[in-house]
Amino acid sequence: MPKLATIKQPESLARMAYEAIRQSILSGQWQIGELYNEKAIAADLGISRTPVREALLELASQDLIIFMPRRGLMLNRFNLRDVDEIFELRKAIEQASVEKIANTSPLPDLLAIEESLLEQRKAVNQKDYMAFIEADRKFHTSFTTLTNNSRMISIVENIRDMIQVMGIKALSLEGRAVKVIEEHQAIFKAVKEGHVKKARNFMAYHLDQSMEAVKESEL
Amino acid sequence: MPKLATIKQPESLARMAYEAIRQSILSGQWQIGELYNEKAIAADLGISRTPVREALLELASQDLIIFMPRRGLMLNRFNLRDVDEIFELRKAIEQASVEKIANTSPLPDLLAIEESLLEQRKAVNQKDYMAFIEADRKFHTSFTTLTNNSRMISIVENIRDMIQVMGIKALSLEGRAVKVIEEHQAIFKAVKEGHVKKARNFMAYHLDQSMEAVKESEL
DNA sequence: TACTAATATATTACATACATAAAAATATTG
DNA sequence: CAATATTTTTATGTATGTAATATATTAGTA
Repeated sequence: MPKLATIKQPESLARMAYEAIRQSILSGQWQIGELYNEKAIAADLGISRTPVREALLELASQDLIIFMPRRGLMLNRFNLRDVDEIFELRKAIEQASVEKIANTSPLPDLLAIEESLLEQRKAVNQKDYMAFIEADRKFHTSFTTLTNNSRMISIVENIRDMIQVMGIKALSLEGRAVKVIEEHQAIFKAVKEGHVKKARNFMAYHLDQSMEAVKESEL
Repeated sequence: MPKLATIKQPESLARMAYEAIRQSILSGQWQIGELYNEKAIAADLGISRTPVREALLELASQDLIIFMPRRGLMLNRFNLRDVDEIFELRKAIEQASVEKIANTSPLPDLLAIEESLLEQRKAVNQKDYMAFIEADRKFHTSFTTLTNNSRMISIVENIRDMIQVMGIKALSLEGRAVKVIEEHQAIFKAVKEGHVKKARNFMAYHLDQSMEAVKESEL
């Protein structure tokens, strides 16, 4: 019998193409509504179409792009229902995360979260909204990371990607950032003090508010 | 600007290959620990390696198989940690589902669930364990389906697939089936009567028990 | 001009070819 | 014979070729 599984080497061209394309999408280089094609991307990356296609298939399975048969590819255009679905899923997982963390995590583990709160405040003071988005992402992924559940981590990462594709603006609406920090603070406090029910409720409230912000900013 | 997205046509060879391979895995035709290869599968399906590879990449992204670089493919071998992760995720989503259903669904919508309960009893009486597994799957997916959340549905479907790959046996352990039905009954009753908290708790209990059954039967 | 039919173009979806790495088989050497 | 080096085999990972199809363009006609 063969021995233990090795993972598909991360230095494969397909993997590299995936990372490169994902980054170019997340950094806002892809225009919504615009058609793209495998050949141009492959030429751009200096590789053949095959690994590019594999990367695109993965991005499509993550709902970031969609294949238009015989036409090309485009960024996924999320509608109101998509937003509802995505935030409902997000709520289920992030509530479960804070519940678990509030129950089990020792204080030192919560340092990364407290750190991200500082970064959020600093970013708002300096009006550096890219930094704010990053710190916000760190706040949320810190909880998931503490669950030590790789599947939940991946899903939350993917959700963040989708929200970023929906439009970075929503997260950085002037007035919203300040409220976000207050909401985060409430969640963090409840978790730190082990108040499970409160932590769940604050997270629910926060995600509901965020969803509204997304819906208002676009769509 | 291009018009609305069409979805990658489901009659593509890659799609067909995906369905065919997934079915052959779920029906127990793949041996755990055995190496498979793209060429043989392609020959078997009478198509080229390309669409087969795309199908396999999707199955790998769903954690059903793993690529062993330059060696071939095998069924994923789940360990205890995987089981913990999968059931934790499953609990988060299925609890959220019953919560939503208990809050919002009108009685007629619950018919599919009640129906599956009947099928479960019938299957146990007839000692038809394949039928039982099917009815069990229907019970759980009915809740997710009622959420109308395509993302949560996909995740739960994928989780069922993974559990099936872990070994069909766990679900059909002689004594377990009877208890499963009791647990299902308790969940259903709570949902029907709109007892949100109870529904969540019964679902949690049921999934914990199921996880133990899986762990005991293998690994 | 407005509308339809024919043709051209672009791009995939799939097939095939090739290069390379890992394993297995074989040969070689002390 | 045991251990190591070499060759062969096998399967992937990547590149390239090809036919089909969705759309755009052009030509033709009332």
